[in-house]
Amino acid sequence: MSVKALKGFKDILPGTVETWQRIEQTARDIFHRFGFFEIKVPILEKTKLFQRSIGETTDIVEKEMYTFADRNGSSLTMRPEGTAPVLRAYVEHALHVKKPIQRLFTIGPMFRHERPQKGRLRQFHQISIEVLGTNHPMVDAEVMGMARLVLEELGLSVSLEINSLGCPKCRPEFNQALLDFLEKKADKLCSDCERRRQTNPLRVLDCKSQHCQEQYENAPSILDHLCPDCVEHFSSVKKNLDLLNVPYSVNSFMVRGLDYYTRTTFELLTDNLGAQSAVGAGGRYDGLVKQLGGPDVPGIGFALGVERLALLLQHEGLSSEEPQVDCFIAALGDEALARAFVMVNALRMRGLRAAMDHQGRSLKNQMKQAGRMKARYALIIGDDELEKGEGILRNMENREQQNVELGGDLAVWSKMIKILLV
RNA sequence: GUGAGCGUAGCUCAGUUGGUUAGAUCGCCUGGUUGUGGCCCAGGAGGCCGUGGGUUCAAAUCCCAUCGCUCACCCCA
Repeated sequence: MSVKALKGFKDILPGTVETWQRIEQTARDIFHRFGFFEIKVPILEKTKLFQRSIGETTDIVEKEMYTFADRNGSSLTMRPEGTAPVLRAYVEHALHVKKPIQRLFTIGPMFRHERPQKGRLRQFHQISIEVLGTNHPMVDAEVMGMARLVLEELGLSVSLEINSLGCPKCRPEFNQALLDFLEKKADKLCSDCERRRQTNPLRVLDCKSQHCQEQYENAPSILDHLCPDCVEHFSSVKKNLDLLNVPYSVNSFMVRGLDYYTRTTFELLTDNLGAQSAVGAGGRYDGLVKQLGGPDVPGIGFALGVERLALLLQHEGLSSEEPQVDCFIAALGDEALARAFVMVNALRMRGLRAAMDHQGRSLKNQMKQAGRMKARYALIIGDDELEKGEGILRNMENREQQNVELGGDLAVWSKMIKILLV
């Protein structure tokens, strides 16, 4: 049996890579417009970084991380998300000193040991952004609008759901109110919710069971328990979304799987991905930088799932795949082949995409290859052409042919070809 | 971790009351055109029918085990 890729680890093959490139290019372009700069951070970090940021009792840290001992015994973890490493770099290099407000984005693989399914892999890729140094509600709205714009420019439509999770002042009070409420319902809940009631009470509100949802109709809402500051912040976020004409709906049941979130949280949802509805999600994390040993500055960020975006584009028939060749040189005979060899090279050095055959195929088959590669032009050279010093340049689209000088100086010649092909 | 479905050519899939040499489409290669692609026609290559065991005169087909993939739960991008 030959060796195969690991479960949940996928090869991105030619034909699909083009879609990925379009996704990344679109995101980069938009982020630049919004004043973001790219940062690249390591895939491996000390395990402690994620324990501190994501939260010791979250599912991610408890059972999904690729954690192992380094050769010297220290515990390392392959990053399960992007925010912690970026913040670590921000703190380590004191980026807040260089510029009080940092707008950063990064693109790369993440690793979580989950059971793979549609839109979920063990190695998956995120495009993520962070804004550090401001808690201005305009930034929240700006960032959500930017996420939406990426999807829009890709040709995708999604819905935006937002919520506020409060802050360390108001959340404990809500937590208690929720616990009290759930206690009364204790015997009416499904086994999942009963378990969640113990481990992560917020999660029960997200339960998919119809029966449970009925129980939660009168559950306390986080939005009714926000402190005045958080109320003000949230309503300002909504107002600013309106100013930008960004459509959204409030979902007070929305929760996040990472402990560090505060105040604004949001998800970009689709119903075309099977069980995975979120193509992007994020929120505010005002205490996290300080928690990681940095200055006490607020932050907000989001991540887009590249695989999920690619699936959506494929689903919408928007995937792009178009390898092209500008000029295919079909040669017959050894002398012509050698000539073609240097001509192809000359064209490539002048910025054209050129190709030729190396299998010793017949002219017919070489033309077939050219057609298959979607070559725009084919240049035919054989003994006759060499003798006359003229090749036949065929427009593959309209079949028109013209004779072209094969010339002596290849630089001049390829420049001439380049002009002909435009 | 739990549950369900599926493993036959590079891809998508036919093929069971068990019965000769396992098929099709697309793709790939060659030819029809001594030197011109797409359409058409002809030919060809490519399979331990996931793996191991069992039942049988006979297994892609029935049984058991195992591995793999997929989807869903949980959780998440």
